[in-house]
Amino acid sequence: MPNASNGDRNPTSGANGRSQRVRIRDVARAAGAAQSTVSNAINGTGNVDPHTRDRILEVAAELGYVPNRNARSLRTDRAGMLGIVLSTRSEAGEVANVSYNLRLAGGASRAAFRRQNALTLLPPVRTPEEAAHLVPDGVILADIELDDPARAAFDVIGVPIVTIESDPGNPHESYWVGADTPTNTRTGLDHLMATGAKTIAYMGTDSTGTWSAQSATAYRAWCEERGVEPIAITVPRTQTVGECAEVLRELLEREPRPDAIFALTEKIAVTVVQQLGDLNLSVPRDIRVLSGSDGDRAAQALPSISAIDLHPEEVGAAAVALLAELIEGLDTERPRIIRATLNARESTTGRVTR
Amino acid sequence: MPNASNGDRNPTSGANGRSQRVRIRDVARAAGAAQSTVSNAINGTGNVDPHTRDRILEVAAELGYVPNRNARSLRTDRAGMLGIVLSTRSEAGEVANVSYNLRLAGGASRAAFRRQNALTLLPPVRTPEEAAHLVPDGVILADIELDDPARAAFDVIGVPIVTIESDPGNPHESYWVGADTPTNTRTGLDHLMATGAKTIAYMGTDSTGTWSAQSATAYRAWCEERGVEPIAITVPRTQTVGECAEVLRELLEREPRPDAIFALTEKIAVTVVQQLGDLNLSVPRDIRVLSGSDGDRAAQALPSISAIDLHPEEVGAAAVALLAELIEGLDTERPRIIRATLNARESTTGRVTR
DNA sequence: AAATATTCGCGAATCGTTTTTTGCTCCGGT
DNA sequence: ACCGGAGCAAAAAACGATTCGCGAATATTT
Repeated sequence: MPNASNGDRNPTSGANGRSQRVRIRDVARAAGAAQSTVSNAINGTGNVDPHTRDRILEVAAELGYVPNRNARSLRTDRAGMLGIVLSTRSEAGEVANVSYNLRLAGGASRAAFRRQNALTLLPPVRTPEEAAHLVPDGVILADIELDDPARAAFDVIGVPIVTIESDPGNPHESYWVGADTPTNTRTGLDHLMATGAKTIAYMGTDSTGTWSAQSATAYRAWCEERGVEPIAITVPRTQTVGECAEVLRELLEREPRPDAIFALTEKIAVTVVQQLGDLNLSVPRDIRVLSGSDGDRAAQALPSISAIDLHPEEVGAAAVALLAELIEGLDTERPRIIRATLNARESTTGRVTR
Repeated sequence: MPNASNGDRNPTSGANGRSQRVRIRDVARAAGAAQSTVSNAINGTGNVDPHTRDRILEVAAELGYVPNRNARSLRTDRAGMLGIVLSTRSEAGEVANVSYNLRLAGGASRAAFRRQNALTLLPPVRTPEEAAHLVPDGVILADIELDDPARAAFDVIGVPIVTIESDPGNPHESYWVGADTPTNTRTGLDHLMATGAKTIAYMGTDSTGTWSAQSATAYRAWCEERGVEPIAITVPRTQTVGECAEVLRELLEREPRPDAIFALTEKIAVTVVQQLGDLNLSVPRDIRVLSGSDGDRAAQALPSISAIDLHPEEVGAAAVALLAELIEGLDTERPRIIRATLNARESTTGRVTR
């Protein structure tokens, strides 16, 4: 009984268990029209007189008619369902870049919902067989890496794909949404320089994804333009605090000692800031730190960490939009680039902004 | 062309665009049986001779038959789709407790997938009208609070509901999965005491959810049993580092000064540890800190923070299982309690465990 | 005014399953 | 010998929408 409100108007509770919502034929009967006309009126298809269309819509609204998705799906061969794979690689299921991914998924979910689509969270799919049972109309692959098994799996069963950032294994594929990483990296580096940095080091990950690769490349290019030697180091994905500390110590022994660090991920940035505090180095006075991705952790660190906000919600929404257009067969603008913004915080400016 | 592999065997590419996978009638023809028999063989329903069943299954496998979900859904009135709402409250879309929620969703996703179901990520749903368009077979409501609009919305349209933690508005409803919060809280408090704490303060949130409420209650009960005065303070959900610092400073001026803090969330715990470092108090020597929920942030903090691991993946998986049984109409054991474990780290033991 | 388009709406077919109904065969009991 | 039931398989009827083809009514052109 706590599952309350089983009143008369409850749309489910058929004796046979089938949901007893209003069907199109009920609307047709009530409006004195044919099913096909009701269908056309609702979907805006075919030729229906504006007057009758309005009448039908009114009746439909009054009756609370909601089309049965399953019937519609069968007829139109569309599931009304998009998939998103947040992480292909992690076996244990932990998803890296937690904050980014959750915001990405949230943005995509809302965008899909607005389009009357469901966004389903797919576990790491590796084979076509796995993918064949749950066939979405299209799929978004986040965090795609070189030779991604998920891409292959969905390609084989013919499911349209949009990736977050370009697929490093298919550089000519244009159906992706992402950031202008080279520009963003430069923006970050410029910001560090503008706050007084002379020697900027780069700490990235060993990911084979495009974001990571392009960031590192942009960093080197930026250094080359200025005739300075790049100082780029890589932190293994499975970094522990200890490893990171070691890498950092090495970095600080260089001559001249870097006075700024561009940390690709929030996780690296937070660890770096912690370690620097431990080594009695002042942030930002001695060393400035900037994170290549923003989120809770960067914002909440002490000192708070300046970061590039990649606007993952917008990326997710754009991915859904592009995917929908790909499914429709529309030939729209692509790739879609979401402009990032720089959130300057204490780790570079030395005071709380805002 | 990068969307490769449009060979002959590509299952989609019908001239009319309809997916041209093998249908049940193809299997029937190839096996020399009726559609109904194939259906029965595959679903293990009805009476079919074991011999013919095997033959049919063999043929089906050979042809690579995969049932059309849309047709099946129409016939059975099951969408094969479960929904999960991660956060009802946040308007802007930011989900609190990021790490917990993402792990929860991941666990649920895998469990659903194993059952050939899709787990769809639903945006905060507030009205029945919003909920009516995408009707899942059942829905998981995480982070449910008092008078949750999502519960009401899904109740009205008759969608079965399982909540994460019990619904504070429906205390007699038993379809929920969660932790044994009273026990977990005590475990944490006992651990703090075992590591030498005498005066333990509690910092929780202003959430109206069950987890928060039960934690606070358990804390007070624990104090009462020991005849000590509880020191419980609440951090507003929208806490900034500044506010938290202020609250903490007050806390530390009490007489006697607390020598341990039970912080309900990772976020609070991390902030507390940072602030304590800033105030030149040693963790854990002067003050021990324990987080009521575990995740990346607690593990990676400096010093690393001991925390109660609520095993959100298991919670998600159990929620899917319970929801599936609720949908089936099975009367199984409930609620489902997932046992938590304590991860002792530097913030209480003063050394790296493991 | 006749011929020809065009608009509008209806009925029926269809999507690919599952489920119900029907039918056949075989067997044991009276 | 006949009946009843069990076992198996085929045929047919759903499920609820969309879409196709066609005719009737109306508008437009010759």
